[in-house]
This record gives sequence, structure tokens and C-alpha cells, in this order.
Amino acid sequence: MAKTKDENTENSILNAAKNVFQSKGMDGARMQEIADKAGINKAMLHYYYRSKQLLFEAVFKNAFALLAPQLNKVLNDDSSIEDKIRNFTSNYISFIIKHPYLPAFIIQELNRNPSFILKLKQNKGFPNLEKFKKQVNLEIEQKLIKPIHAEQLFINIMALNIFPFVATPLIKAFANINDKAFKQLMKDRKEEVADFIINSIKI
Amino acid sequence: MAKTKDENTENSILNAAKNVFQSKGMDGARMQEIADKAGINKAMLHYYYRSKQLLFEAVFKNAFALLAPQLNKVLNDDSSIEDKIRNFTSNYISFIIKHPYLPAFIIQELNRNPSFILKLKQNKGFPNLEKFKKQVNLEIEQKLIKPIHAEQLFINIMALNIFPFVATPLIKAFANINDKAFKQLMKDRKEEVADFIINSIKI
DNA sequence: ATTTAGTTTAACCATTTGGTTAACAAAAGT
DNA sequence: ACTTTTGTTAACCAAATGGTTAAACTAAAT
Repeated sequence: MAKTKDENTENSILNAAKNVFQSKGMDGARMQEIADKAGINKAMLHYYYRSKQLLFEAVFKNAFALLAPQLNKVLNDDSSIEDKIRNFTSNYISFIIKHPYLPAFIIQELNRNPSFILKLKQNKGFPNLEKFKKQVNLEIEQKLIKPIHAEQLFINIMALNIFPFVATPLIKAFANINDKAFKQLMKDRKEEVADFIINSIKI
Repeated sequence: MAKTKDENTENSILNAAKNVFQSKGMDGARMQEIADKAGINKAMLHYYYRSKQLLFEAVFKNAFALLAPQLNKVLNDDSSIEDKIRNFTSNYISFIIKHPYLPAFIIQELNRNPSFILKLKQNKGFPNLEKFKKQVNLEIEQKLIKPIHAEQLFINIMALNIFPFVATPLIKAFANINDKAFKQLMKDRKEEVADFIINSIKI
């Protein structure tokens, strides 16, 4: 396929692998297809990455490293809960529109192999709820927001932002809309979702 | 595996196939494993279902047929929006706790092959938003709920209810909780999610 | 009792797939 | 100049995999 200045072979392999793995998953991906897309011989894949498993892990870690900082924004910055939610929602949806396969890929592969997340958890920078919890409880005490468990609020924020990009075909079918209308709906959500959440918790 | 009165072979195959396909997906599933779990010879799979693809489709249609009526409850019954949301949320989460693999399976396979949903769309009983849209707009006119696009509200309801069961490993890792705590969190959501939605749209 | 239709099995087959090997080319050290 | 290291290829391999076949078994129908 297009080899738009992939510089070195190692990188063009990773790019091709990203493509194939993210659209077909570990089980559906074929080493031959990755090699073809990278424009090289299949043996090169093993020369640079030893095995399908290791190549996959390189792709997965890359993908996760892209997603994690986005989540940390909600959890670890110092603005108010309301500002956080507005910022995060707008940024996150913009981000995902650029990487539409990402969330479904990560979720699918973690379901296939849940123990894989244990490795990721050890990295520093792995999202952690502690600070967010304290902040939520503080704002509840200060009567800034209605009582809610921080975990539930966090799940709700994730769900409202991520779900449509994971269940795209389902939503398109139920709402009976085409690709263009779906994209518009997602753009609208940048504001709608934040309003929806804040409406619910604001006193 | 356990062959607890599976009656006929055809059914025990379908059961085994359900197990394997729903936990490993189409690409990860192996005919041999299905045969072993059903306690029969691999040739029987082809005798009764001709091919992996057809066996898979039988499982998938079964799964979808289980999910669709649940969604139609929100869309086509005659109670108020508020009652619908409360009923649906409580029922749906109970339902999914009994079939935890279902939503991830359906979403994963539709992402793998989005055109597959076209076949399903032709079935009557396929969820449709028209009635729900009218009702939402009516209740907005009557000042019973705040203005919101019906599609967005529907997406939000789906997201808040379904997402945690699709992204279970992710949520468990972020919230740093074990299986027991996660299950409790999900039970709590039966009420919390409905409150969250209604808080947001109620005037 | 014998035919017939449906069910089940073991052995087999062709293809696909991840991975390896050996030869070769091109840089990089010396 | 030559030796070593790195990058690349084509051909090959063993295992796995979906699928087929022909024969055997079973039970009801004739």
C-alpha cells in the first residue's frame, strides 16, 4: 500500500501492523497481509519483532500509550469537576475522531486476554482514580455537585464518550443513519455530552 | 464439558458453539474446540451446520434475538420517558448480568463485519427509533423534559447501560477493583444510572 | 427380515499460517 | 582491502485448521 516516507523498515512494519491489527484484531490479522502492506518480505517481520505476539504487543502498547494520557486529563488536572468534564469531553471526542479504531481495538483485545492489563498497570502514567475521588467528595461536601460515587461518575463519563465509537455499526443501524449523519452526531456530542453530565450532577 | 441433558446433538452443538464463539469471537474460535465441548466428532458440526460461517451465524442471530427485545422495551412501550428509563435500566442490567458476554460479542462481530447488520435490519422486530423520537419531542413540547435530540438521548441510555459490560477489564483496572466489587458496582447502577439520566433531562 | 433414512465416526485432504533457513547484498568497522 | 555486522529475499517446513468421504451403526418403516 501507500509507503509515504516510512523511513526505515522497522517503522513501516509497525505502521502496517497497526493498520491490520486494529481493524482485524489479533486473531483475524495475518502476518502476510502486514508484510504486503509494509511492502516487504514476511521474514522481515520476524527479523524485527520475533513473533506475531510480540509485534502485536508493540502495536497494543502504542495504542494504549496514546489513550492513557487522554484519560489522565480528567483524573489529574486541577480544574473544577465541571471544567474537567467540559474539557475532557470536547478533547476526547476530537481525539477519537482522528483514531476511530482505537477504543474498539483496545477493548476487544482486553476482553480476549484480560490478564494483559496487569502488565500495563505497572507502568507509571497508568490512569488512577484516587485524586479524582477526593475531588468529587470534596465538591459534594461543598455542595457544588450532587452526591454520587466517584467510580460511577467516572464510568458514566467514559461510557458517554467512548461507547458510540465502540458500537458505531449498532448505533448507525438503530438510528437508521448513514456515515455522514453519524459523524455529525458525534461532533454535536462534544457539547451535548458535557451538558448532559453536568446537568445531572450540578446542584 | 458438562452435557447436562442437551437432548439432541444439534442443540448441544449450538450450545457449545455459543460458548466458544462468544468468548473467543469468530476468528479465535476453533471447530475442534466446539466439537470437544459438545462431546461429538468434528464432522457432526458440518453435518448439522455445513460450515463455520453458518454455525457462527446461527449463534449470532440467536444472540441478537435475545438482545433486540430488550431494546424495543425502551422504544415501543407506552409509559412516560421517565418510567421507560427506570424500567429499562433496571431490567437491562439484570439481563446482562445473566449474559455477560453478549454485548461485547455482538459489538465485536459487527465491527468485524459491519455489513452483517443489513441482514438483521430486514427482520421485523429490529429496533427502530421513530416512536421514541415522537415521544421525546412531545414531552419536550409539554415541558416535561429539557430539550434534547432523541438520538442523543438514546445513545446516552445505551452507553450508560451497555458500556461497563463491554469494557469490564478496563474499568476494573482503572477503578482498581476486583470481580466482587465490580459486580456490586453494576448492581448499584440499576438505580444510579436511571437517576443520572433523569436528573439530566427532568425539568 | 430387510430396506431405508438418518446419525456418527475415523481417517484423510488441501490450504493456510506462523515461523525458519540459507544464501546474498550492502554498510560499517578495522 | 577485507572482515564483520546488518538488512533482505526466496524457498521451505511443520503444525493447525476447516472441510470431506466413505464406511459403520442405529432405529424406524416396509
